[in-house]
Amino acid sequence: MVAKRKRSAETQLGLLEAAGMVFAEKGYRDATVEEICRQAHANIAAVNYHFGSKEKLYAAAWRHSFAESLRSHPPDGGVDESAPPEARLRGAVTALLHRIADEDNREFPIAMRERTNPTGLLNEVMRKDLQPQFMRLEKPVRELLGPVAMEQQVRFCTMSIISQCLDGGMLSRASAEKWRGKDAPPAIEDVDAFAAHVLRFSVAGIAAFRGEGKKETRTRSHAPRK
Amino acid sequence: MVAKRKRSAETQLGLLEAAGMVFAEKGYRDATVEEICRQAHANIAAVNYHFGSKEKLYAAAWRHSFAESLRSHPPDGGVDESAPPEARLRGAVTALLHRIADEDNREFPIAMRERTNPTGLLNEVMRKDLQPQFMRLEKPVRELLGPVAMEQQVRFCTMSIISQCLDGGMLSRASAEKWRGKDAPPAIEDVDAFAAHVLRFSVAGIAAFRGEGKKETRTRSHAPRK
Amino acid sequence: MVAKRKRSAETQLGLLEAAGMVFAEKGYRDATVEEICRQAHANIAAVNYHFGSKEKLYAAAWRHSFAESLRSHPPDGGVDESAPPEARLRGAVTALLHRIADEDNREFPIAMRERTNPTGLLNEVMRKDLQPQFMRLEKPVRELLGPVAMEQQVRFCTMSIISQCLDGGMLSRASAEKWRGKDAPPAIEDVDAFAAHVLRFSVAGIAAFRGEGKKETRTRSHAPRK
Amino acid sequence: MVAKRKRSAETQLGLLEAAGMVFAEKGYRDATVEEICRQAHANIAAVNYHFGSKEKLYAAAWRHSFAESLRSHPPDGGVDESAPPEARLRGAVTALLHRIADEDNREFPIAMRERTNPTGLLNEVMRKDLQPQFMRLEKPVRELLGPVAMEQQVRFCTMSIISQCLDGGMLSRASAEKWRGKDAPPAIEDVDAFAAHVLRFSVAGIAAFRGEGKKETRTRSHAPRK
DNA sequence: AATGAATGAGCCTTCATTCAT
DNA sequence: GATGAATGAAGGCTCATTCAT
Repeated sequence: MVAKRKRSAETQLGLLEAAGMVFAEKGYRDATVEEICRQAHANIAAVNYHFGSKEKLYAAAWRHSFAESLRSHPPDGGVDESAPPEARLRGAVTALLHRIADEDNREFPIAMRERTNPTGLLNEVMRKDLQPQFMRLEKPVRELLGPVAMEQQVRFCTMSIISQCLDGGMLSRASAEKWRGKDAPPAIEDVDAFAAHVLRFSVAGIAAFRGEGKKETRTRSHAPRK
Repeated sequence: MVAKRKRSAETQLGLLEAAGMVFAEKGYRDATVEEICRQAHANIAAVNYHFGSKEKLYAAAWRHSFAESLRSHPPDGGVDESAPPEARLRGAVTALLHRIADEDNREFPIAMRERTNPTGLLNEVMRKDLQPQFMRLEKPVRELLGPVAMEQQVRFCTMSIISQCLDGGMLSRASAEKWRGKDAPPAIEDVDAFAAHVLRFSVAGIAAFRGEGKKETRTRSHAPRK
Repeated sequence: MVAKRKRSAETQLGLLEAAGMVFAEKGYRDATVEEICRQAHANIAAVNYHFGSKEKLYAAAWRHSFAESLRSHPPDGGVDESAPPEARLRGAVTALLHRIADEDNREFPIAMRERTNPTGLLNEVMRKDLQPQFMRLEKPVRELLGPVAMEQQVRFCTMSIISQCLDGGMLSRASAEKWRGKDAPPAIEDVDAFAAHVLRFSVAGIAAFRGEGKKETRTRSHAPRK
Repeated sequence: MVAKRKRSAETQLGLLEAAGMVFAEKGYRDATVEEICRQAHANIAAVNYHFGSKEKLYAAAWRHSFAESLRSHPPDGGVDESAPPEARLRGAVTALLHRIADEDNREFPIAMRERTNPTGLLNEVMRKDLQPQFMRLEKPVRELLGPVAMEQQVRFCTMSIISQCLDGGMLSRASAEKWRGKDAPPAIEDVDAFAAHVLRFSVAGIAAFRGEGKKETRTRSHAPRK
């Protein structure tokens, strides 16, 4: 009885991992239940038996991969919460980039596909799990911008950083050769070097907006006083 | 005779436009020949008659959309070639962002899908047509970095800019609501405001690297000194 | 006007020749109107315009090829009607085999296909044109068998000869390599040698039945003796 | 488990038999998967599920029919290996003709179609399975020709016999009425009578070549002695 | 008279899901 | 509980024929 339950759990895990790989490689539509089951050494009916449908397996597989990926790459990058904002930003960006560049990370390709090829099946779970991770970056950005920062500035600067990470991370993956060409030189060989670039570029970018924001108005209204 | 040729051209154009819309909305795999033909008020066999296959129509539709899109948004943004680098960068970034944000642009969604969900069918044509457009940014970036700039710096800075444009542009499109949520506030309401942000952010980012690069060169240029 | 009529006739002839080739090579089903028209440098609608349908073109093409083939290889093999039966048989067999082995003969492959893959479209015309050619052999065979020969003997012996010619002729054609293997040695290199074999084999075969037949006749002729 | 396997085997067998009938009657091209499945009381997808494709079913069906046919008509015709060559020839010819004339034999029509309408799909399997059956005739023919027989004589004589069997057998089948005409008298009513004819005709034909062959040279060199 | 565009019926195949053990 | 056979809807493509000029 217990053995059976264990075996069932093993099958489910195998399906999750296989699904992660196949969905990451082929996308939802081109992935076939048959291939997933084959890779998981499971029966063709196993997906529907254990997960109800291909759609549900898809969501479950993403959640599974995401959790695993976060575990492998703690999102603070090992930088303490109390460190100065730039250090925390460095930790977050480095962690994010390494997480993305990790070829074992099945979650990222799937999530990126959802942005351009949305199935809509992960909307809920991505908003709940993934969004907060991105929002982590907002805090140090806001601190770097200074207390007068407008919300839009914070948002835009954060977006600028995230965009660089997502896009750059994608280019660093082996799968990018599918459209960049098999013999194209890797766009990014050294993830750490690229992380350093993003950080320096972005810190300078943020600095360009520092001290200028909603309070400026107030400041200006004081200015005449001088 | 002439009338026939004209009618054929009209049918082909209709198919190209319909294909652009459907491929942009659904992606290659989920788009069906039947829907494209229906939208083009053409027979189900029209695609194979005029283009040979769904695959060939796909490539033709992208090329068509791309050309149309470039025509609507000249990639120099109206800035003269002789203007200072920052102005040319502004022109290019603004043009790119407006091109991307243009809801009539079917080319961008298709191209973005290719990056994450590569069919491989556009590789050749994208490398030939799209790549050069991105490379246009390299020149002003290099000038802003100064003569000692290392190639990697140029590449990384250009990538940073492009990433912001692509990702930001994507967020500004109505289709983004599919995964951001129907009631989510638009990430970017004003494309011009975002373009201004990207420009300021990036010019400052580039400036952070200025004058620092191939030190040998610099050293050598100083060497004659006394 | 006359020029037009001439051009029309040329197109029809071109279609007939092209159809002969394509039907001979691919069979009725696998031959496409499009390929025939292409080979004939004619419009895709030409078949239906000039012949009404693919089916009618098929029959017309066979008739055309058959007439041409008979013209190239007179069925008496140049042996005079008044020659002894064996000589006439030699003439007929040699002519038939050469006609069959002639790679320009499109009629034979088509006719052979009809025997195993009947479309039924040539039944009438084959019965009228082709059958009589085969029947030519019956006369010398009957003479060789002698006056007492039973009809079945005549038929069977004639069949034996025709079978050897048809089957052997088929093997001697280049197209036989399609199923015999590309590197298989040609089954029959020298048509004349094979013709000689068939003749000798068959004359001896016929001789085995000579003088033995309708016993009633023989009995009757003996009866008076008693 | 066992029940499932059995049911699968039954479905496959049904498909094989139905395919044999339909392919034999219509040929590969005109046979439709839909009709085969209908006749087998199977789903339209059954062919691809069990055999992978129409092509593979075709080959499997031929192999199946061939095996069944050989089982029904042992190719030695019940004549012992040690019997004199003429008896063995009689056994082989009779068996072959009965096998061919058997209206349940689906293999023969398919194989004959391949000779004139080659799909190429059976080349391999026919060369492996069918060829050897024909080659069985060579041995007694060679013995009848005597030790001095040239290879070409053996081949030609064997061909002559096979041609008579194949062609005659074809004429004896009901399907021949498709092109001979529905009201045409059967070309061959009595298979045994025809077999007797072929045998007598051919034995006499072979005898015409006996003792004349490669060794003839040697014989001739002795001749002057007389 | 002759053409080239267009049509629609039909075919093979794929695949997520269901059914019967 | 778990499996493997079976299903049916749907998709892309082919091709002889028709239509409009």
